[in-house]
Amino acid sequence: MSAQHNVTIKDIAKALKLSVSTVSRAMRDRSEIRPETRELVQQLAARLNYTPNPIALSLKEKRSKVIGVIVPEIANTFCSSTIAGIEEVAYGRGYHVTIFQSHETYEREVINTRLVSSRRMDGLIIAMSNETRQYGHITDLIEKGTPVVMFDRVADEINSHKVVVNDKLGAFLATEHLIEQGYSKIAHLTISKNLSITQNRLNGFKDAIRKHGLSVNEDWIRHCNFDPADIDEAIRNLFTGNDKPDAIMASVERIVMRCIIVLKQMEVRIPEDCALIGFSDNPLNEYLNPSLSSVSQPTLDIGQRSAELLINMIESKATSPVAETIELGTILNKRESSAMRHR
Amino acid sequence: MSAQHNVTIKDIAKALKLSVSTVSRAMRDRSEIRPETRELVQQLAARLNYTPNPIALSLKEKRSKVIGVIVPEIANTFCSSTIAGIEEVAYGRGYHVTIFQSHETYEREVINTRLVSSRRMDGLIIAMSNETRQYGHITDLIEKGTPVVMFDRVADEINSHKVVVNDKLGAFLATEHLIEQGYSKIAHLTISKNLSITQNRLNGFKDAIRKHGLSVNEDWIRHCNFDPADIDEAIRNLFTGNDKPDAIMASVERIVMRCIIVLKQMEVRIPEDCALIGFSDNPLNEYLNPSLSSVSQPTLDIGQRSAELLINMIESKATSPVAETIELGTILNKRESSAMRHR
DNA sequence: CTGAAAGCGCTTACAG
DNA sequence: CTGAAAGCGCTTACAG
Repeated sequence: MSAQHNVTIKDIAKALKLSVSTVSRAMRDRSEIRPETRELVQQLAARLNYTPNPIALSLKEKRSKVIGVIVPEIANTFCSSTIAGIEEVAYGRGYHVTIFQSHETYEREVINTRLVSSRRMDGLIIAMSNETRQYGHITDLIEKGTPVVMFDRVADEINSHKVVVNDKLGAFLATEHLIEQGYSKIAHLTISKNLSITQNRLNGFKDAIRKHGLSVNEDWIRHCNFDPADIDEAIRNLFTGNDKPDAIMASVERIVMRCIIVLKQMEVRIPEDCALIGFSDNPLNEYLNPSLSSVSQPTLDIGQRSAELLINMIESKATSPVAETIELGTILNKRESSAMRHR
Repeated sequence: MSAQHNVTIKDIAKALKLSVSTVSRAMRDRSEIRPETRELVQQLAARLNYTPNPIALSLKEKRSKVIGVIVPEIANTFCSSTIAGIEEVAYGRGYHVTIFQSHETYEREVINTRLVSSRRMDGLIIAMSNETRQYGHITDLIEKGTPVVMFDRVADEINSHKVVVNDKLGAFLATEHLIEQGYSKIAHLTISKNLSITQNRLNGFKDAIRKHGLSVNEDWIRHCNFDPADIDEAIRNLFTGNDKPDAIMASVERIVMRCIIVLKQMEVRIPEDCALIGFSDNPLNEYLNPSLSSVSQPTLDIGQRSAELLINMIESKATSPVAETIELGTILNKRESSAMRHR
């Protein structure tokens, strides 16, 4: 009841005229302890609302029961929903989650990764930032023995567990859908070249184009950074020349959203003048004007599987488990923004 | 470099043939230390990538530098954006943030609150769940000396710092806007009666109705819980009798979204058959079909101010500072869903 | 069955 | 200016 003081094992020991060792053992149901003593201790502990100090435990056992999560931006639907999945599993297994945002910068990502280490977190779940090209900060962590799981934006160079979706197939099907709807001049707006998802989605895109006997126009493949101005410029540039695309396939939610905004500003009608589809998990997609076709990802699953992999690693003594990659499926949602072309 | 072992002050002491006390003091720039010793220690520490173990520090100083945040649902735009604000301030001041979700249940909220305490977090920022009617878990925490700041869903009964928006005025202006647009049969869908925001928004709603000489129809004021089925039923019930509303003012994002969905299912056109406005911060509101009028809140600010209040409390020795309530403004966004009625 | 001791990594009042 | 000691709260190998 006295402010600022949590009851400790010592308080209980004193009250019961026992040693702290005995109290500790009684609390942990050690077999050596006499049943009466155990009862006595546990009852007083319950009465005093005793909870063991996790900080002391962490110090002793050299583990914090905290896992770090680094995502580009928490306010992004994909991220917040993935985090929800991570938290569900983590809390269920007695871990807490600390979330960091890289804000799509390499610098923040490195700082955050170091914090995971200096804060002695037990493991890291990360989706790389758009800017990241070197992975020293991650490999350092792994070499120090900290388990790492990557999801979504993973790095091929790193030998860790990974949770991804079938990006190539998802992009292929989305692109093929546009073609089947009558669009043939399809642009692809995407993010940094060196991210795994960029390459995979781009390959799926190209495969679909080629499969249907169309040719890939490299001018219509644009890599943007995460500055909205940069994305907007890329979109506008698509429409400056004589040869304009009649559809856009966007590789991430952020770009899809800018497309909606900029096409509206340019008075390019969706889908009449230009169809639109993209990877996007916003539950409101269905209610946009026009409703937005999208490739959606099993975000909750991605988070849950990532957390499971990570915690399994943390709790197994295996020094170097074989890296495992879990690939989950995507869903193609066909809506108005990619409606059949009529000319 | 050896796996699993972080370098400690002891390692440095041994390497330099100094005592740990000296190393500790050298690292903390204590004035007593000889400059040469300080240099020696700090250089070796830098070379070995020494970072002080925050867990040991926490144990010693009886503070964890972690603050807990309990929100109903992280995937909700309002929450994730508020959290972004909290994190920004917290990290800047050397704190980490652990996020908990109550999933709108009293039970989870209590569990989470106890975790904040048993995990020895330095403070709590909370928006109450829809179910919460008793506040014992919160007052217990406060009595134990843990600083608490409430935001959005605050409880009048609790004497703590609070960060809210001008809910009453926001609701008043939104309702008045509907009236000015020609709507006169306005329903109000809201959440649990015992939440502060519910009362304030309801009062603003009623004031506007009365100010314009209309009368409040209590049948059109419905309190929902957070089960989508319950919300859907409340919406449907509005349209069963002969006397149907011609506009809905919804008090929270979740309800606004269900309105969009259910009205569409019922083939009630927005705004022709029924206008819609609500408190909602989704950046996509503008691009919905029809675009959604809304009262938006300064979410980032709410988070920042909450974190500042909390950390100031944590770091001041003041045992019981005078509780302060910060009230921020809202913005009324007039869009198609509340377009002028023409009949 | 119970206790005293050592130790997790750190800080600081107390000696020297 | 530096070191030995105590202590934060806990656990466990070692005695008894």
